[in-house]
Amino acid sequence: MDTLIALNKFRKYFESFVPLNDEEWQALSQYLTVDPLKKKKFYVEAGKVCDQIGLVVKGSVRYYHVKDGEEITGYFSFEDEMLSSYKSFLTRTPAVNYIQALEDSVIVNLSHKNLQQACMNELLGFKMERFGRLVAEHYLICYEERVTSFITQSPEERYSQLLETGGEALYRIPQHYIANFLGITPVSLSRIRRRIMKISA
Amino acid sequence: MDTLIALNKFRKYFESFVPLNDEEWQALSQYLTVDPLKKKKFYVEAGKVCDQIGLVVKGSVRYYHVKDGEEITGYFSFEDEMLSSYKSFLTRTPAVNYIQALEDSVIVNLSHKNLQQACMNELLGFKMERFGRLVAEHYLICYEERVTSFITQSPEERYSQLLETGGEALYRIPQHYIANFLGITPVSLSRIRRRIMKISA
DNA sequence: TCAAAACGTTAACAAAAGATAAGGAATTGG
DNA sequence: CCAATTCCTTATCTTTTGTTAACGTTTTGA
Repeated sequence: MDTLIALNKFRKYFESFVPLNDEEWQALSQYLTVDPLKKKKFYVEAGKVCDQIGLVVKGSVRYYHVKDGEEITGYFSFEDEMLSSYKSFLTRTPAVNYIQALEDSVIVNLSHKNLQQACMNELLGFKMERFGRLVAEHYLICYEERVTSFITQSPEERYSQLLETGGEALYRIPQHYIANFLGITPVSLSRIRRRIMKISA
Repeated sequence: MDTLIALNKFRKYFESFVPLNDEEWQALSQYLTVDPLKKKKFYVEAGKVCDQIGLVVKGSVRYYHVKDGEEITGYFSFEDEMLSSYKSFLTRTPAVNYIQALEDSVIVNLSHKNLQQACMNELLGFKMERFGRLVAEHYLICYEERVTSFITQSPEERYSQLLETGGEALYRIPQHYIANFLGITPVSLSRIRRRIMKISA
């Protein structure tokens, strides 16, 4: 993907939170890099500090933990979504999870160092700060809703809701990743799917 | 509780994220109110917009949803923790949960309107913005870890970990609230407790 | 102070989910 | 292009969890 198109996608995403004039964008774009992430390559690996935050401008990634030698998928990021191991990035501690490309992807990256510099930049500081707040709030709300779903809904209800809210991307993801995402086993998800099929049939 | 003591607690909390000089604090404190919240009184009710964000300076509160006529406890806030229905507060939409005082409490409140004014205040704007970002990031990390625990751990593991990390406050909270918090039934938690007792005995 | 309500535990049974294995379809990667 | 792997489903069996109800204790509130 063309670097300029990628950067413009980042600008559009940024501006959905905080508007920028051309001068500000010019300054901000200096801090960004556009990097390809080939399928199966890692954006983050457990044990290493996640040193950047990025926007998926093409493709998709999968977040997963490894427990007892098993991969457990926790989340996904698709086009026009941010990606990072937030805790690792924010606290400068080793990540506890992996982030891996599900397909050939392109990421617009902002390294920790560059973010700090952008925040100290006269012209940008305030807007970077606000962007950071709004993005954090956005994902805070996402997580809040996810926790609520774990507490108030059965696995079957969670899956039904996912079918309603999740886009077509859902159909490109292996079922066992979705099962992990819902907090159940693949076998259990398969049973739920059969039950739902019978009802709607 | 004395108003000044309460306000100083808020200052201390704020400064654990962003330092303030006396002049800035003087400005900020104008936007705050100190309100008692008697046991069983509501800080937020489902269906109403949560119009403020607060810091618990004394006491504790419980977050809960009502589903099929049943109360399901999702979270708690204790002394020196923030409280709000974040989604409702941030998006100005009706809350989907209740927040109720577990004991006679005192809250230092910042209304949505006052927060906006503080953000537009020359002297404070930047620091408010940063405080907002850091608090959002802090709770983002909390939620991230909670979601991870739902996906990677069994209810028994979640409870064991809660025993390790949760403070003495744990022993003041009814078991069935904790069961909800863990995403299981009170009966199931009781069985887990017996199993753990046997092991450690 | 005292009756009512709330709590935690336990038991018995039902329902759901996990574990394991097998089989066929789809995908992958050389 | 084809062998190897991954994937989804299904079946069986085990374990865990949910449901309901009962009982004694503690707490609450009038």
